[in-house]
Amino acid sequence: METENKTNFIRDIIEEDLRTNKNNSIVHTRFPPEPNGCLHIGHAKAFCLNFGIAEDYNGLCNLRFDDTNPIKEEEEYVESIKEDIRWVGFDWEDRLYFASDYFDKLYEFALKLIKDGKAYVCHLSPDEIREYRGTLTEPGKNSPYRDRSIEENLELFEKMKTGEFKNGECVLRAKIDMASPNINMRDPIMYRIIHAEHHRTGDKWCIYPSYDFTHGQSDSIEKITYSLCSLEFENHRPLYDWFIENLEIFPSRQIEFARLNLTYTVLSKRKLRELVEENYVTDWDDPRMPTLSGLRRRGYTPQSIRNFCDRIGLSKADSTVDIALLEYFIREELNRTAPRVMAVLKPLKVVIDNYPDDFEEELDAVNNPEDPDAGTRKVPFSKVIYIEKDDFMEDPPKKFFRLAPGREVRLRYAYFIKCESLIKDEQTGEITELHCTYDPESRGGKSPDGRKVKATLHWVSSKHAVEAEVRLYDKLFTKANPDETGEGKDFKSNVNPNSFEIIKNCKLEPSLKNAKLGTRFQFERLGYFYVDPDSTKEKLVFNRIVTLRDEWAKIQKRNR
RNA sequence: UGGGCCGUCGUCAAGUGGUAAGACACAUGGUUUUGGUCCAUGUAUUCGGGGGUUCGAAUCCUCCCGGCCCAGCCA
Repeated sequence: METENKTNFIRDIIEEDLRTNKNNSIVHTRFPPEPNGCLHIGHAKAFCLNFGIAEDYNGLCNLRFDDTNPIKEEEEYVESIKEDIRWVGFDWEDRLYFASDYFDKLYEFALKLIKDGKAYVCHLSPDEIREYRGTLTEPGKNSPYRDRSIEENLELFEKMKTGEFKNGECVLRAKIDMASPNINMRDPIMYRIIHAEHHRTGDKWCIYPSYDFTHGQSDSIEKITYSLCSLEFENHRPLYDWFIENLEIFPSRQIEFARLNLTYTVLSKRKLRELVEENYVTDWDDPRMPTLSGLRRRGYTPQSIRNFCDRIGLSKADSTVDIALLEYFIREELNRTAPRVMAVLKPLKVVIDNYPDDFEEELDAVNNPEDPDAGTRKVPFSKVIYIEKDDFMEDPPKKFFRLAPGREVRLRYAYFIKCESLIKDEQTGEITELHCTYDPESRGGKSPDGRKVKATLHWVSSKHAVEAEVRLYDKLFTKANPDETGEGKDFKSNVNPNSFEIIKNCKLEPSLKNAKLGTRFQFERLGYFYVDPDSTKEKLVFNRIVTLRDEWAKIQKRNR
C-alpha cells in the first residue's frame, strides 16, 4: 500500500512523547461511540485514526460504548456499530468496554469528591440552574446549596441513589468556579436522576453520570494515553483535566481534531435521523446515505473507505472534503479489481440486416484489462442486439462520436456496424429500432484494413440477454453545502429529487446470470455496480456504486 | 460581546527561520477495441490583511479582519 509518511499534529505529539518516554512509551487509544444511532463516514475518520495510530505505534485501541444516558441509547445500535467497525476492518480483540461498566467506580469517584468538599447536591430546578449559570459575558452566581456540609451531601447523594427523588429534583455538581470564563467550569453537573431502564444495567441505577463525569475517568480507568475527540470538546478539556487531577487518577490526555464534513451530504446524526424518519430515504442503510451501512449497501468497499480516511489528513481546521475524493478511491480500487461485463441499461433494439438469421457465435472478451490473470470469457452474438439509447443520436452534435445515421462504430469485441435506417414510433416519434449492416471482416472488433471508428459501444445479444433491475444513485443533495438554503427552509429543501432512479428490464450479458450477492462489476462504459441483497434467483438487482469518469458527460454539461 | 480554537491552490493538506510537498478537482496533449485506465504537461512569485524583527519569515513579534465552538439535568 501507501508508503508515504503519515504526518499530522497528533502524531507529532505522540512522537515527542515517545522521545521523552512519557507514559512509558505506551500508545493506547479508544473509539467511544454513543449507541444512539448508526455510524457514518465521519465516525470512520475517527476510528481509522484511533485504530490506525494504535497499529502504527505498537499500541492498542479499545472500543468503548459511551452509554451514560439510558433514555437515548439502544442495544440494537451497539450491534450495528460493532458490525460497521469490523466491516471496515478493525479489531478491538477483547477490549470491548461500556462506560456503564464503570458506574460503581464512578459512584466511588463522586463520593471522594464529596468527601473532599469538591461536590455538592443541588436542588435548583433546571431553569434556576440556567439562570444561576450566568451568560457568555456575565459570571454566574453560587447555588444556595453550594455550601452544604459534607455529611449532608453524602446523605442526599445516597438518597438520590436509592431513588428517593424524582427526575430533575436535584443533581450532584462539582464545586469549581461559577465565575469561570469557561461555562463548563461553572459547577458542572456530575449526576442527574433518570428513572429509566438502562440497556445494560437495567434498573440498578436511577442516577446517571454525565458525559463530563464519565469520559475522562473511563479513559483513565482503561489507561488510555491519548483520548482523541472532535473540536467541540475543546471547551471541556479543562474539566476533563480537573476531574482527573482532583480524583488523582491516571492522566489520560485529550486531544481534539476537526471532524469530517463532506460535500453534497450531511454528517450529523440529527439530520440523518430526520432524513430517515421523514422518509427522504428508505432507512439508515439507504445507498444514498453516508452511513457505513449505506455505503456498504451501495457497494463501497472497506478498503476504499480506509484509503479515503488515510488520505484526507488531519488538522484542527474546519474542513469540508470533496465527495469526489471518496468516489476517486472506490474507482481506483474497482478499476484494478472488478471484472468487466457488458450491460445495457436503457436498451435500443438493433437489427443487423446482413447477419444470418438464425446464426449465433461466441466472441472473446477480456475480463479485466488491468489484470491479465483475470482471463477472458465468451460473449454470445446474434442478429438482434441491444445498445444503449444514449449511444445513438439521429442528429448528432459536433462532439458526439457514437452511432448516428450513416455512421460506423465498433461493437466491443464483435464487429463494426453501420447505421442504415431507423424506425420511429408514429405516435411519440421515439426511436424504437435501428437497422444496421456489419462488416464480417471486422470480427472481434478488429479493423483489418486499418479503418478507424470514433466509438466502441457495449451491447447485449437480444436472445441471450439476462434481465435485471438496476438502481441508479446520485448525490443526496443538489448543493455542495446542504445547509445553504433559502429563507425559512432547512437542509431538506436541498434534497436531490433525482437522487434515485430505478430501471427495470435492463439487459445483461448472460455470464451475469449467476452473479453472486455482494459482488462488484464494471459495466463497461457505465460504472461500477454491486449485486444488492434484494436480488433473488429470479431477478438480479444491481446498485450503481459510482459512474466511470465521463468525458462526454462533461462536454454536455459544459454546453448546457 | 467573555472564553477557547482555527485561517497555506477550487477542496483536503505538508511545512516548525533558509526561499511553497502531495492528493483530489480542473485544463491541455498522447496512448487506447471502455469518451474508462495509463502517461506527459499546466495550474499559490505566494501562505487572511497591515506593520515590525531578521542577511533571510508561511514559520518570530504586533495590530487588524474573517470563521468555528460553548450558556442540555445530550454526547
